[in-house]
Amino acid sequence: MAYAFSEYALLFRALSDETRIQIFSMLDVEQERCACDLLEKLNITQPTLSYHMKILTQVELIHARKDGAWMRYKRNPQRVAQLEEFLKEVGSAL
Amino acid sequence: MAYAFSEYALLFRALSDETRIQIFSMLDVEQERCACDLLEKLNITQPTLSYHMKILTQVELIHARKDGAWMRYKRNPQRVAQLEEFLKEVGSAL
DNA sequence: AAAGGATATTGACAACAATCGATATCCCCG
DNA sequence: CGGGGATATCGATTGTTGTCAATATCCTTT
Repeated sequence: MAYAFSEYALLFRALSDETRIQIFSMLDVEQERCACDLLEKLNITQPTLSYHMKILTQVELIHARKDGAWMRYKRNPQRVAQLEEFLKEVGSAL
Repeated sequence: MAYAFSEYALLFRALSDETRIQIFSMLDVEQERCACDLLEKLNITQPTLSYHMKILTQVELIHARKDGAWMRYKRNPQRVAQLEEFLKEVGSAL
């Protein structure tokens, strides 16, 4: 196992909220998407979106880039791969 | 996507606690392990273990079997595979 | 039937999470 | 430099989580 349990716990926790999973699945690896765009599709207020984006960004499941007044987001495939690997390791007789 | 976001949220939530990840990784797919054994290795009380096992069992990440006075647990590889698949789907340009 | 071991449930509590309205900050454009 | 749009932060509130001690339940063995 490359990382500590506590690190995986944080990653899984970031995905343990329905809204965040939805956000996460709306993002792409290549094509960036701005917060305003996400906000339109989701039934939450702007502060709540900002809160969720912070959580996803902090654990680096997504990448955030400031572009003038806008924030642009995309998925971080490395983190997803890390989770997959963890599940694979645990999934086979560890 | 085979299942709803809310279902994945519950699965990830079950793995969002360090103790539960530890428990999960202590279990095997084939070889069962009893609660008393887990309790010995973990720094928690018996009710707390029971609480965590319930959460893991409810989302079917593990399989629980009553064997006389003992509870025997093993991992459910199907659920792990389901999570892997989700991450794979999301990880590639969905 | 009673004793004792293994697990589950209950009740209480402190810590944390998700949400919102209000407000602050930051950035562009005129 | 001032107005307005985009995002962040703050403060408050409500609901959820993890933990334990105490107790209940269930099972085995005598």
